[in-house]
Amino acid sequence: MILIIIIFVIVRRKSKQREAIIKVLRVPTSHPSAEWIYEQVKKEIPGIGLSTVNRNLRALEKVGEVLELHAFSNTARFDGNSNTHYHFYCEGCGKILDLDEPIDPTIETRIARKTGLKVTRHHLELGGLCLGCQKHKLPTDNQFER
Amino acid sequence: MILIIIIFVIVRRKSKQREAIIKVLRVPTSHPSAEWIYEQVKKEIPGIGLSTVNRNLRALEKVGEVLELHAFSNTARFDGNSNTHYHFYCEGCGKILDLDEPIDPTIETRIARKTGLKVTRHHLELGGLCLGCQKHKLPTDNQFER
DNA sequence: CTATGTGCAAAATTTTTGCAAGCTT
DNA sequence: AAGCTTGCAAAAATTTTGCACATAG
Repeated sequence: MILIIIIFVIVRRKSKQREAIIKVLRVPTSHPSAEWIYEQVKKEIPGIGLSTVNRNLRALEKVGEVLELHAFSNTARFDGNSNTHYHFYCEGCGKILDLDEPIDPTIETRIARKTGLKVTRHHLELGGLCLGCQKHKLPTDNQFER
Repeated sequence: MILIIIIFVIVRRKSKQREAIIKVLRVPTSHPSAEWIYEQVKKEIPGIGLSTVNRNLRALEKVGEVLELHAFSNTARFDGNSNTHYHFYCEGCGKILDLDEPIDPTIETRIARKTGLKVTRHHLELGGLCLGCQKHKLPTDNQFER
């Protein structure tokens, strides 16, 4: 409840479209794509556009009300080092840094034992601002180096 | 060296294109996009096509020689629960499950102190096969539920 | 009334696919 | 020779944007 109030303090106005989208997002254990949310909301508001869904998701994500999973950007990024290691993503400039944090080798088997899932990989991702972007306050330009 | 041999055991043939792509991927601390790799490789093989780069990245990723970062699929997925919690992605059917693994509240500050980075979020992602997909061996159809 | 939000259509991005030609073994 | 692999072009798939109209406060 408090959360919902906070949303509307930041995302200024309420619209039935936005409310319907949030309602879908509140379905527990749902991890939908924009398209899926769109399909659900259309049952309630047939005329809604997919771009409205996308716009609201971006807005809600920006105020931290929704997590966008597994997406540094909407471009795939690759790493030639396929050993498990952890990453830091700078939200300012898009740089990805390797962390030399020691990996926890027990986590995969521990969760596998607990849940029955077959776990074949794991990945820890931190997000924030790199040294350069903290200093300049404005994002540095570099996109893909380092 | 052994790794490279293994690649070619699985990705059958060698081509100068593939070798050039792998060479770019081997640049330490580089986390490039397909486009960036393409630009680099073009310096060596001007006629290469972007689709060749993409095809090779998929192939290398499939044999585990390259990590694709932060990408369950190439569609954005959202989570209405923005509290830090961890996820399991089933590579068979695309389901995403919440894990109730306790989060480590010290990790952000620990890494921030060690590196000077400003860390504002972290996310742990496990990958593997869900119960259904283990049983059927073939992926279940469901894409976005649960 | 005014600033936001919406729908629609077009544009932009990114990734995948079909196919003929070229290489690797 | 056989069959992977490539380049090119077209198609798909996804997300973003411009603009006129609608609506919340």
